[in-house]
Amino acid sequence: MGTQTLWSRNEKIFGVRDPAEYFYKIKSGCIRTYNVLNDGRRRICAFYFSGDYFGMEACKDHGVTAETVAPTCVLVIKRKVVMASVAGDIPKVRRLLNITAVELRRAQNHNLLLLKGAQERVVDFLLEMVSRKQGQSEVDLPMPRQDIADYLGLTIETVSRVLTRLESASAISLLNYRRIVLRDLSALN
Amino acid sequence: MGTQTLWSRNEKIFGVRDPAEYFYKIKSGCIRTYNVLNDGRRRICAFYFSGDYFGMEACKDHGVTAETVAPTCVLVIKRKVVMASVAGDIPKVRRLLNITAVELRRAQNHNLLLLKGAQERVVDFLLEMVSRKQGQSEVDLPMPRQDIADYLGLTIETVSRVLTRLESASAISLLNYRRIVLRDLSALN
DNA sequence: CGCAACTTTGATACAACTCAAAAAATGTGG
DNA sequence: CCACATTTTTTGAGTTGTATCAAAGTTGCG
Repeated sequence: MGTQTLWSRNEKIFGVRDPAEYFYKIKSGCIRTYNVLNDGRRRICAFYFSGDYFGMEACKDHGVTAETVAPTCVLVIKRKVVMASVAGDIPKVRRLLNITAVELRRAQNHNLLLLKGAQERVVDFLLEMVSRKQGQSEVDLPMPRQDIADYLGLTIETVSRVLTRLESASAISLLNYRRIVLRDLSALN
Repeated sequence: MGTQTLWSRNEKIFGVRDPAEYFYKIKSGCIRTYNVLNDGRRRICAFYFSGDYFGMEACKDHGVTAETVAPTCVLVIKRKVVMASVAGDIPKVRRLLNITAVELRRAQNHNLLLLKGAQERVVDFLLEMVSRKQGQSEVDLPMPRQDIADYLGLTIETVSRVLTRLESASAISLLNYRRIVLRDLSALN
C-alpha cells in the first residue's frame, strides 16, 4: 500500500500549513520536522528514522515542515485510502490511533527534556538516538550540530561544549563529528 | 454515550502507567495532567476545560497523571465502546484521529513556549487562557501560581515577578490572585 | 479572629547565551 | 593528489536572565 519516493539531502517533503493528504512512513534515511519562531529561531520538533511514521500532527493542514536530513526513502500513502482501509476493522483503527498516540508521547517526552540542564539534554539525546536506531553503544548521527541544538533548545556552542566535557570525563568518545561511542552510561545519567 | 462523574478539588482521575480503559471529556471544571521528574520537580503537561477531551496520550497505559484543579464534571466513556461505535464510520474515525492530532498540536505548541523568555511564556499563557475559555479580556484562572509555574517551566517567583512587571507596565490588571484583566494586548504581543 | 497556605518581594549565584576567533572538516579545481 | 576556499565545529571571554535562598506580605478558611 502506498508509493515509495526517494529524496536527497535537505529536501522539503511538506511545509507548514500545506493541506495534509498523505500519511508518511520512512523506509530508510532520516527526517526532521520543524517550526520557525517569529524571531527567526528554528525549533526541531522531532527526528524520524526507518520504520517511523510522520505527518500525524496534521489536522486539516500540517503543523510543521518536514525535510530530509540525509538521502531518504519515504512511503507515501493517501489518507483517504488509509481511512477506507481501516473502516470496519477495529484493530486497524486502534493501530492508527496508536501511531498518533506514540507521536503524542514523544512530544510530551521532548517537553520534559526542555526542562532539564544542558548536559542532561545532550545525554538524553544520545541515549534516545542509540535506542531509536537500536544500536548498542555506538551512534552515527546523521544530523549536524545545528540540528541537535535546535532540537534540544540549546546553542551549538553549548552542545559542543557539553560533548567535549563528556569526552574529557571519558563518558563518550568522539570518533569524528558524527560517530560517537557511549562508554560510561552510568556517568551519563 | 458514557457516564457523567463528579469530582471535587485535587482529586486524581488516573495515574501514570494506569491501564487506559476510557476516554474522557470535560463537561465543566478544569483538569491538569502532569509528570513528576526523577529530581522531584513536576511538569504540567496540559490544562483541560469544558468541551476538551483528555487521556488521548495513552497507548496501552497512561503517560501522565490527571487531576482536578477545581470541582469538575467528567464524561467517562469506555474505549471499547468508542471503538465499536466508530468502526465502519469513516467520518467518526477521522474525528477521533483529529482529537488526538489536536492534542499533539497542543503539545508541540507547548514545546515552542518553553524556548521563549519568561515574560513571553507568561503572556502566551494568559492569551491561551482567554482564548481557551472564549473570554474577551478578563480571565479567571482556576489554578494556583505553582501550577502556572510548572506548566511554563518557571519558578513561582519568576511568574509572580513577571505578572507584577506586566501590571506596572499597565499591560494587565490583577483584580485578585485569580482574576486578571488584559489591557494592552499589543504590548503583550 | 487566628492560623495555614499561598503569593510577592529582595539579594545573590550560576548556567547558558552572545560575540569573537581559532581550528578542524569538507568540498573544489588544478 | 594536493592546495585553497568554504562550511562546520570547537574554544574563549564576558554578559544576562532565571533559579535559589530567605523573608515579608496576603488571602481565605475554620
